[in-house]
Amino acid sequence: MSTARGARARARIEVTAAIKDEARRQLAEDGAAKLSLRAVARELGMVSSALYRYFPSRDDLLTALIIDAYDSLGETAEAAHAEVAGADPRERWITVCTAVRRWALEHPQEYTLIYGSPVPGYTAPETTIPAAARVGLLLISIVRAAYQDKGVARTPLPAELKPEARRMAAELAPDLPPETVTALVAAWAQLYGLIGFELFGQFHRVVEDREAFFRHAAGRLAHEVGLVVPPTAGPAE
Amino acid sequence: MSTARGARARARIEVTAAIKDEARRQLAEDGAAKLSLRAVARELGMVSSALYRYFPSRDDLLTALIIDAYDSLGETAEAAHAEVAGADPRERWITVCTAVRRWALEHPQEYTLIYGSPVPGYTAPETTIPAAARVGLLLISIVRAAYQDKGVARTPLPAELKPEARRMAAELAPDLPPETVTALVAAWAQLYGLIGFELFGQFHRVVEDREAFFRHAAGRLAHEVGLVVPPTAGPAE
DNA sequence: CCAAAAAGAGAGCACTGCTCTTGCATTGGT
DNA sequence: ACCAATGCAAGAGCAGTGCTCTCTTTTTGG
Repeated sequence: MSTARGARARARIEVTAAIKDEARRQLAEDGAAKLSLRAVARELGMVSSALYRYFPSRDDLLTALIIDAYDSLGETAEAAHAEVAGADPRERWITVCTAVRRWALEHPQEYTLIYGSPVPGYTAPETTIPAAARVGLLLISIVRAAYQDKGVARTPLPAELKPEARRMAAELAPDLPPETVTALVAAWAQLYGLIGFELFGQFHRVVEDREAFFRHAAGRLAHEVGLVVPPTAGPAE
Repeated sequence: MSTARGARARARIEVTAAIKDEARRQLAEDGAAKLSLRAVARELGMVSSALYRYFPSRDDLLTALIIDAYDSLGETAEAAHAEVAGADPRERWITVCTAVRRWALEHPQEYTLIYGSPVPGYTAPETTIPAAARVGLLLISIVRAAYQDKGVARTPLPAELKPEARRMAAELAPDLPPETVTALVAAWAQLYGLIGFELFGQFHRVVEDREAFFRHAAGRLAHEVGLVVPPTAGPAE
């Protein structure tokens, strides 16, 4: 009873899923800008106006795809993290960063949809916020574990930034030092700078071995948030 | 004679400029996606087909705007740098980064055009490359000056990245150490991560005092490329 | 069993990029 | 000074878009 009130309700779920699937297919192929409601409807053998019974507008369809993309990325990152749960924090940080990068390279259009430039006139509804936060929360949890275990290195903040740093810490992770939270937010943005530049072709003829480059850069970000390299490995930094 | 072969040639230059101006206006207002050739033509009092005499396609118009945007950004960055020519490298680095950020905030749509997600199906022609490189070259020149003066701090590279680092150095700045060039490329991408996150609303309800946050982050990037804080200022890092 | 709600179909509006043809104005060579 | 060649603007037209409205059919729940 609670799962489906009848054939009609079930059909609605199926059609909604079919629309999203076809839309995702077209998105992956031609990008968000060329995603066409009419084309989706055509491919599904329905008339375009019928599609509006399921998604009131093109933007609503895009919003649904955005949430799914955030979830897919979050799930991928969390799965990658679970596989190295025993490793040291620095290794786990790099693993998650690498998983995000790989997901981005495998789903360029979906990545563009969520971390690329927003479609003008379109503002993501509040609904997307929890899904969007997943990777960020995962990165925070890694640093938190390191902090509670052996502590993290801290970079002193300039006086002018201290109030803001305290504010951010209170909002995002009250149990972590403001220096750490500040570095975390910066590293979070910088991570997406690295991925975006690679994905959007800015590294064309600049970086060739992008895998190695990224691993190193992610390691530097780990260093920046205070995750020290484990004492058993290599020379001190 | 060389400036204009006649009234017709002059008129062509003027109309071309008028089209670009109006297009830039519409771009700033509604974003690249909604830039419409027909709307531009309408606003200029000409019929849409006439506009195709000046720009063979919408993409060509966008390309022209992209080159102009790169030039505008490059000029802004260079002007800001010229004003602090006497300062220490770290200060000059931060100044240029801040100038790029300010330009981005003042020209969000133009920034999106050049550093946002690319329009699918559109590949920037080779023509844009020199204009695109200006800010990068400026950042390199700052680090080069510091290197030739008092030297820069170097972060050791993992063995797997050394060949690629040497390659990048040979390509971008043969006179600089591979460690420095690698850090420079990463910092370059990360800078645009910071700006993009702020511009595209990812810092919404996360970072409030964005000016102070950015200044600090840019300082950390300077540190990362090896620009040390001058000995006269503050406690050691 | 039957009114109400949901869903599909089709026509239509206003818009887009782009092409093609037609007529007019300017140009440069003879 | 003329005249063919070129440049340019205008208009019609094509195929596509998001979206709305109306009409008909199907399913639902009281």
